[in-house]
Amino acid sequence: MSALAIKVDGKETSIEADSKPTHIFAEQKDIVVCKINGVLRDLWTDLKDGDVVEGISISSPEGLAVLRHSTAHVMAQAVQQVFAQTRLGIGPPITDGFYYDFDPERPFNPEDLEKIESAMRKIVKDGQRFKRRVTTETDALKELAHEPYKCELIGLKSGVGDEASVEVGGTELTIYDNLGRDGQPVWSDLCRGPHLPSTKNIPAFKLMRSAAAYWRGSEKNPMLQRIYGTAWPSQDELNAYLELLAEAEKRDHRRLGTELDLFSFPEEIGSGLAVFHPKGGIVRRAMEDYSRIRHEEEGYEFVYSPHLTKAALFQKSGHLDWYSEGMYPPMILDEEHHPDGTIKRAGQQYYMKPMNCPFHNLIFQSRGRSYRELPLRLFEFGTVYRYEKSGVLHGITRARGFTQDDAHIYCTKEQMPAELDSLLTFVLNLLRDYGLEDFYLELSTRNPEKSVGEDADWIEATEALRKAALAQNLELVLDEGGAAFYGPKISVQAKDAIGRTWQMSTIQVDFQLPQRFELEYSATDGSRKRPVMIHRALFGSIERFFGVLTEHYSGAFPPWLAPVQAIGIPVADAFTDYLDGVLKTFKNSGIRVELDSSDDRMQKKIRNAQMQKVPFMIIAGEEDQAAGAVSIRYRNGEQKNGISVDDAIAEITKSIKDRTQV
RNA sequence: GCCCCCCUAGCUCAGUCGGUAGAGCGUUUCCAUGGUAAGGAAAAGGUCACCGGUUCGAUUCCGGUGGGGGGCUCCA
Repeated sequence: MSALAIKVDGKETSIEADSKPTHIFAEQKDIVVCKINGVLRDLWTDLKDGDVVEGISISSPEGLAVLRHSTAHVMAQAVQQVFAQTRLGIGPPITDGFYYDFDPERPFNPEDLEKIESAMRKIVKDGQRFKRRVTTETDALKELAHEPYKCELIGLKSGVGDEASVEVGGTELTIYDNLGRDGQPVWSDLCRGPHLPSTKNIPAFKLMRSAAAYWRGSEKNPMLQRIYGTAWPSQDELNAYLELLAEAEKRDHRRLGTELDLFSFPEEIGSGLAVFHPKGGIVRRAMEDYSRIRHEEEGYEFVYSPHLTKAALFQKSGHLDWYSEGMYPPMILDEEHHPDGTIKRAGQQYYMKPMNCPFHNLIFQSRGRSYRELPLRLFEFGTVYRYEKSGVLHGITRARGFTQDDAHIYCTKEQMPAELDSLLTFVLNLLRDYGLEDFYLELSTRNPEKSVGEDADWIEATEALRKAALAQNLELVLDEGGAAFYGPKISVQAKDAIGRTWQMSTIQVDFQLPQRFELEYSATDGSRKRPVMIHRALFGSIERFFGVLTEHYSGAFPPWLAPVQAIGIPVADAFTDYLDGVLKTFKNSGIRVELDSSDDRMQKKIRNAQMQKVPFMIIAGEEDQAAGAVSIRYRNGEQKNGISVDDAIAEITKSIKDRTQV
């Protein structure tokens, strides 16, 4: 047999004709898949003269995806071992893991997952080789006749979406056989691949949970049972991932909301409707107050509007046509009846408001407007009510009643670019003031299928948004066709302290409402012109932002937001009066302070303050009293002794004023 | 809305293979006066989410309602 001349990781090499990548990379244990001429392939792939081969490490993004995809396969094999009558859906890799959808005889429960997991461990231990086999549509349909979902995918092959593409994407139809020790197939699955060389290349995995999912993502389709799992190149990395999840759970705003006495969702009120307790109220008010001040400085004017309106307003705005499903049903008022029960006077329908913009439009319209008034920036903390489907509610971040920090800006077309630019800067700087640092921007463009307005207007507005976004020197992600029907938008995505991204602010141009409301202003030449309208929510919802900040800070708010900024802890009862006097001066300086005069021991008081995540503990004992001083203990356990009362106040008020974290 | 799981004291959870319940923390009172993350003791506190059914008997089994969780779909 002749040798083949190929290039491996950039170096010209010569190999035996029947050598495969798995032999080439035999010494590199982390290479689990490769690229041949730029295409991701199995390590068992045949090579030919002139091929350019590149080893892919299990730790690279592509290697991880293959690891997880293969682990999904092992899971499917295990499921069919344990529950023979289970039909297979799809099983792609996802961020940090994988899932596989099944149609089982009955839904899985937690004990089933344990059984499946141990069956998986056996398969991994077995070291089954993943063997690729090219087939034809006819053969595949025959072979997989007992797998109706797979057959459906084969039928769809011509027009596959991205999720199904791991099953049947690519130019060839392939089946992967898992070969047992004797080289005979023990299990097969329709799949595009590529896969790890063998199941023993799966170093660490864990099944996470089972859930339901609609087949091919449509609620019109049957519901399948999905099992989520995760897989990593090492046990350590798996453990680190599980620790991150545990950390996220500790930070969960729903848990912290209870622990720190911030808010609750009394059953009596109803799903998705929160009450804020005094401590949560302080945080919220601090958030709102600062926002008000900054908006005032930026030229916003404050307005108020009612929570209820007659149907006509939302007919005019179009919300009843498009979003009535998301609105609380109407209440009928002022209906009068004849004695026989028939209607004498028809009632009026009133709706809870799901949005503030129609009201702001009415304010704009309340009198004639001149170009001299523009840009007119109307701001409101407007509480809205949306009848969210019960399954989507999530603590305070997805609720049925919430308060938007909502602003609508009316400006001329000429003013729009500058307005968008300064708006985006304002928004980002304000988010930074609240402690978020890491952002990227997303530009959502027109979906021609469902949108209104002139092409030229869309292009102009989209370009103005793009220009404003680029000026920020942040990563800009394009969301092609993702805009709402009435105009393009920019959304600000923020990363929190443990790296999760949250969609925060949105800035949205609206071509629809000014027209529907026939908004006009008098231009310089006396003609009537239609203003451009910009929707802008910074927090989106105060409640949601509250939840995000709670998780970002893990409940340890910076002093300016902390419900209790300083707590007094006397070393012994004898110093309570002294400390009480000191704290009065703290209070007079505007510091939110409490005195722990309970009969707990001081060690216990420190523990309590620590668990309540109070930024400053003000401790006083004999030495402090004698010196007219206090000791400050911080959340990180550090302490400064013998600080004069004035210095202590200065330090605390400075951290509040500067909005720094301590 | 759909699928699965859950609901026991203020909180976190045990428990009852059907005979009306328990811990820790918290709360109250008493003792202890203590220099850096839980001092000690006692007491109070529960229609076992709610409504039906089965049963001699239901917190436990079954059905429904409400609420919560994990996903899917959705998020103007």
